[in-house]
Amino acid sequence: MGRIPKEINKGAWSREEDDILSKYVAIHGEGKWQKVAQNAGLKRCGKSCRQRWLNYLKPGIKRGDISTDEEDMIIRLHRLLGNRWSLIAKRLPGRTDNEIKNYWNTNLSKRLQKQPTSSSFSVSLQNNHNKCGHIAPEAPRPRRLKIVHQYNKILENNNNGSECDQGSDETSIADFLIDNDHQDNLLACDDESNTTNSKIPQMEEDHKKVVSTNSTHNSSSPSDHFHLSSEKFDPLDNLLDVELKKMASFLGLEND
DNA sequence: AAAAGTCTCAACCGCAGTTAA
DNA sequence: GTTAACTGCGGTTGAGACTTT
Repeated sequence: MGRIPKEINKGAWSREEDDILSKYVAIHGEGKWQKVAQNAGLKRCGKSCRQRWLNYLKPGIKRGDISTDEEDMIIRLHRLLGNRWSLIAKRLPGRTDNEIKNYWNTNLSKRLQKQPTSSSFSVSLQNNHNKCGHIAPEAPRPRRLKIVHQYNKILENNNNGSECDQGSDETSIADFLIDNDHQDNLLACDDESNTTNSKIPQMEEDHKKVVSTNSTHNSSSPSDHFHLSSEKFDPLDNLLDVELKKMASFLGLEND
């Protein structure tokens, strides 16, 4: 009597499940996750299949050993974007939003808490720790695409079709901010060693260069390479102040 | 040695946006 | 225009590993 309960596996994925999913996606491609779950014979929901694939099985995923360069980039991008892990992940090839989020919550947020700086953003970041130890977003929550669209339109109107070629999706705002960041050399970790242009896809190669550079002609300690020095970030803070104040003003969050 | 406390991270959950019917 | 299904995202949880007492 009654309906037959649908059998759904939960918890850790087995190697067999991983194999089934990998083979299925290799043949049929990504997407249609509900059907993947059904057709592949996996007793998992579509969301679970998607997450497993994107976070662990997809070729090119790097696991663990987050380099100091990547760490540095995560901190910088977090200051730009807040808890927009998917956007941050897009700038770190091979890293997933989940991994970055975990790394932030378990390592960086604690470390930054211990590192008082004069940076207004760092201070606000520290103040935004909630009681659970998680970080409240700096920037408006990413999910409100509509409001970001509106923001873009208003910016366009205000700027009369300004020089910034902003796209229509939220990534454009991130790109816009980050591109400005690049232009101002704000992503360069050390002024003197800023010869690599710090383009993120080149990060692994850059990391080698930075390591060697730091060890040869940089007077600062390796840890200085990573630390959020207030002097280093003042230009970024100014830029962010302008952009985020615009957005905060638009969202009516000026007092936050 | 073992109990208690803490940390890590894979996975789940629920919400919101998008797409298709 | 409406609705349901699907997808993507960030927050949160909890099991297992690790550390401390």
